[in-house]
Amino acid sequence: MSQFSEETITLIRQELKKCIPQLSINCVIFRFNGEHLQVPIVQPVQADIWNIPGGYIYQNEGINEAAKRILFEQTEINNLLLSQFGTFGSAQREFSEEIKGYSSLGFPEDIIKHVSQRFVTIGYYSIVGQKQKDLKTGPFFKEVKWVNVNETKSLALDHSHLVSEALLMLRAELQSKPLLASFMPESFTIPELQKLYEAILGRPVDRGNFRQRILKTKILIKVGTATKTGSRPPIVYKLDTKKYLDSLTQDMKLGF
Amino acid sequence: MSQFSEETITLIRQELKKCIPQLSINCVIFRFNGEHLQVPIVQPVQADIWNIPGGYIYQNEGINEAAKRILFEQTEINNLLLSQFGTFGSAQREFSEEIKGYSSLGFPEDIIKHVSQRFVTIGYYSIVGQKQKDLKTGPFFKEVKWVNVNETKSLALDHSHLVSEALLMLRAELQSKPLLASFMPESFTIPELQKLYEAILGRPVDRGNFRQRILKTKILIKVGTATKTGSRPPIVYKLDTKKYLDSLTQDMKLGF
DNA sequence: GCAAAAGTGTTAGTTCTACACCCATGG
DNA sequence: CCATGGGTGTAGAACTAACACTTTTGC
Repeated sequence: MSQFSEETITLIRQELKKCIPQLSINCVIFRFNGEHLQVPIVQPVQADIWNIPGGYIYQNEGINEAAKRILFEQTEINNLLLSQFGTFGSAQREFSEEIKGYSSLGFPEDIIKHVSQRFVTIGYYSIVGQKQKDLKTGPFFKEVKWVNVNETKSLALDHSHLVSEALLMLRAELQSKPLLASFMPESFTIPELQKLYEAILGRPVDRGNFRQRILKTKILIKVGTATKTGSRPPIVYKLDTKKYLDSLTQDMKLGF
Repeated sequence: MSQFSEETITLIRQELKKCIPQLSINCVIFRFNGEHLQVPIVQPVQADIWNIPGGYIYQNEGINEAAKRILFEQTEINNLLLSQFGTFGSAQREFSEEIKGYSSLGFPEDIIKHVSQRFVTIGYYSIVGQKQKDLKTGPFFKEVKWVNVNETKSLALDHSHLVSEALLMLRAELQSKPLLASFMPESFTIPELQKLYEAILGRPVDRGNFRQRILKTKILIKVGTATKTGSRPPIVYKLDTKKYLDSLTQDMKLGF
């Protein structure tokens, strides 16, 4: 009662052979939907579990390139900048429970054995803009979707731990880089931006002070004013891309 | 004309088999000799090259434990705290030049092929006190020695790059933790400590301000006064271990 | 005109920076 | 008593945190 054809099995074998064994990559991608901080998770065809997108590294491929490829294959997110937040590999880090049903799906022993080995994984993280709405996953996955970061407790393996570690890194970055704006849509208001900061930091920040600090960086350009707000309409800004890129190279402390 | 007995060869084969393939660990350990920042490097028996201490991970061993074991095996440094500074694995990251002479030393093809594969390495770093003077290396190494960090240009592979990356991480740590004192001997003076900071940061710092900031942390206890100095004798301090450990958990900004 | 949310300003407290000044020692 | 390096104090600038005041909209 195999769900997978002989060709598929052969394809999987070939893929696995092209990769470095026992080493994987996982990508934690943050996005702010205006309300919550979210990450994409994927569901493999073989099991009813949810994972952070991740995969293996080809022999002829650098790890940074592998991270980009894997992310794109599984989510169609085409990302510019992925940074490492750590590498994880305790002795017991392996799929065991999660993988039980595989043989009933028609996977031969050798493949099951391969993927249930102990794995070390390299964690990458990044942030994407709000417009990144449509995720589309690749073969070998049933589904991909965004979930709020505080709803990632039940992911497989140590993946929820990966999310928290990535979030810590993101917070640390906020202190020295105005990464912020990469998250936001083309144009946005300062109160919107503030919500993003509060989502990442997990605490409220003072309105007046926030505004002053952001404007001091001079990376925002006024482009207009919002309408139909029910209260005073906020000023709409866009990013001064040039100044923004400059500000990324030199580190400033903007301690929030 | 083999330099290595059949037993040694067998031993090596067994060791390699017990390890995760194509994945290694390197440890960059900093030490301040009162003048310069230094790191230990080792010379393998097989080749006239110098490496950052490094090795492979056993199948039944977590990566953090592996890092500690490898460091101890190759330098006899018994370290408490090793932190990751990054994982490196470009597609071309492999010994090729460096390994040419191996077959003439009696290594069989399979071993040469194994170690000249493309490797991904996890970088760990730490700092040790000045009293850590005696290094002793393990089997498979000719020698181990301390060298100044700015004399690591000619290490094998990308190891000099690993040193610079580790140093960047160390600098970043200085900003939020008073790591400093782990470096120093049992007792020391503030001007001595300042030299350490300047060595790590690579630039001079203001004397008066440095002193004030260090003392504000309250992690130093006065234990006496130096003698025979040719000028005003500095005050000698030791570390308040309890307060020091406390200060490591909470982050403070002491921005230098 | 009132509530609501955005924009702006102010003030007190703290920290940073760059010094200046004094002090203890050996020669 | 002087050169040297260590210890201490301080004024101005910069930054921080908290909060108050003003403005603009929809109802």
